[in-house]
Amino acid sequence: MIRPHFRIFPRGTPALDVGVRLQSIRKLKGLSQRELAKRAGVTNSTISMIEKNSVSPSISSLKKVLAGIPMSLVEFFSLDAEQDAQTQVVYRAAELTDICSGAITMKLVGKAHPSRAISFLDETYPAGSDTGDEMYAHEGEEAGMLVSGQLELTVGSEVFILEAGDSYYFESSKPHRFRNPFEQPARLISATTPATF
Amino acid sequence: MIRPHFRIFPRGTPALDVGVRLQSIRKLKGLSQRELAKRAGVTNSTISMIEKNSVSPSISSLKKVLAGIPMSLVEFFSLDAEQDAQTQVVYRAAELTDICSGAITMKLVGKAHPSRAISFLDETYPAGSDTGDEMYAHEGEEAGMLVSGQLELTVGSEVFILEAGDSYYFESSKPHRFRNPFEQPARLISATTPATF
DNA sequence: CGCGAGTGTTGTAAATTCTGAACGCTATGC
DNA sequence: GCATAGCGTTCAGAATTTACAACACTCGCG
Repeated sequence: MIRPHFRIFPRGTPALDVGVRLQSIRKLKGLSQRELAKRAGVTNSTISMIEKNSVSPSISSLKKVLAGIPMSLVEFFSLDAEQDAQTQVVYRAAELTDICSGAITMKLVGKAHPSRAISFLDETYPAGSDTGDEMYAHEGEEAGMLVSGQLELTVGSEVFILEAGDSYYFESSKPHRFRNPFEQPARLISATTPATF
Repeated sequence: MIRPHFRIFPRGTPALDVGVRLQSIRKLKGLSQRELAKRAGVTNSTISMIEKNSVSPSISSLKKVLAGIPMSLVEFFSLDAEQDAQTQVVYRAAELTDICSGAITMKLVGKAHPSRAISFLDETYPAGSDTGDEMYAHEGEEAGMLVSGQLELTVGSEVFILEAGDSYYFESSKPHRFRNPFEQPARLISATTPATF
C-alpha cells in the first residue's frame, strides 16, 4: 500500500533530531536538565543523553519526560516535523491536514521557521492582478496562506499554484512574485518581516 | 521501580495503547507481523511484543516499524491521540493548538470520532441567547468549535464554558444545550449528523 | 581564595528492549 | 496422513537504554 504522499519539493528525511528538539523545548520553558528530570520522574543523565542523541529513548521514557514539560507526544513530533520546514517553501493543504487535519493557522506557518518576528496581513488579489513583472527581493522573511481562490507564487525559479489552504514560507531575499491569472479573486493572509508594505 | 507518573491535567490517562494502535494499522494495511518486520528491517518478534504492549519500543524502533507501513511518527501519535477522543467532550483551545499550533479545523474535531458523516454550520449566538430550556437529545453526532466570544455548553450533567478556540464532540443522544449568558456574541462553527437544522 | 549551589557530562551496574531461533497452531496441497 | 507454508508467540542471549553516583565546570558571594 504505497501512499503517494505528494511533496512539491524534496524534504529529505531530516534524521528526526529528537535531542535538539527536546533541548530547545526545555530551554524554552526555562528548565534545567535536573529540574525537568525531577518533574518527569527520570534522572538527569537520561535527559542529557537524549538531548545528545546518544540514545534513542523508549516511548515510555520520552512520554515521561514530556509529561514534565508538559507536552504530549503528538505535540512533540508535530513540532519536530516542523524542523525540516526551514527550507520548505510551499505547504500544501493536505500536508497540514496530516498534522492538524484540514487547514493551518498563521501561527503554524510562522512557527515552522525558527527565527520569527513577523506581522501578518490579509491581502486580496483580484482576478488578473499581480505584484509586478519584476521579482521582489528584500531582506527578511515572508509567510502566508491562501484563504480562497487560486494564486500563482514564484520563488526563485520555481512556480507554485496555491490553492485554498496552501501556505508558504521563504526568505524574502529569494526573488519572488505573486500573480492571479485566474478568474476568481484570491484572499491571502500573509506576513512579512520587517514590514515592507 | 514504581513511578507515580504524574499528570497535571486529568485527561484520563488512556494508557497510550501503542500496541493496539500499531496492530490495527498493520491489519488495515493487510500486513502480517513478519511481512511488516521485513519491510521495516526489524524482527517479527519485535512487532509481536510491541503489539502486545510487553515492551515500550524505542523511538528509533518505532520509527523503523512505521517506516514499513509507511507512516510518520506524527501521524501515528495523532491517530493514537484520537483513540481517547471518542469519549472526550471538550477539547480546550490549548489542547488543539498544541497540536496544530494555534487553532483547529473542524475536520480535526470530526476526525477524532471514528464514524463521521457530518456537515458543519456556522452559528452565531447573540448575548443572552440559548437553545431553549429543555435539553436537546436526538440521534446522531454533534461537533463544533467556538470562533469568538464565550458560550456555555451543557452535555448530560456536565457544564462547560467554551472559550474562543474550544471545541466539542459528543453523541447527540446525550441531552445538551447551548447558552450565551455573556455580553459578547459568540460565533460557533458547528456540525450535526444527520442534519437536524 | 574558598565555598556552595547550580549547570551539563560522563562511568558502571541494573533494567529494558531487540534479535535469532525455537515453538504451537491453522490451512493448503499432495 | 504427511509435508509445506503461513501465522503469532515465546525464550535465552546480545544490544541498548536507564539509574545512580561521581566528575568537571561556571557563577555569585563572603
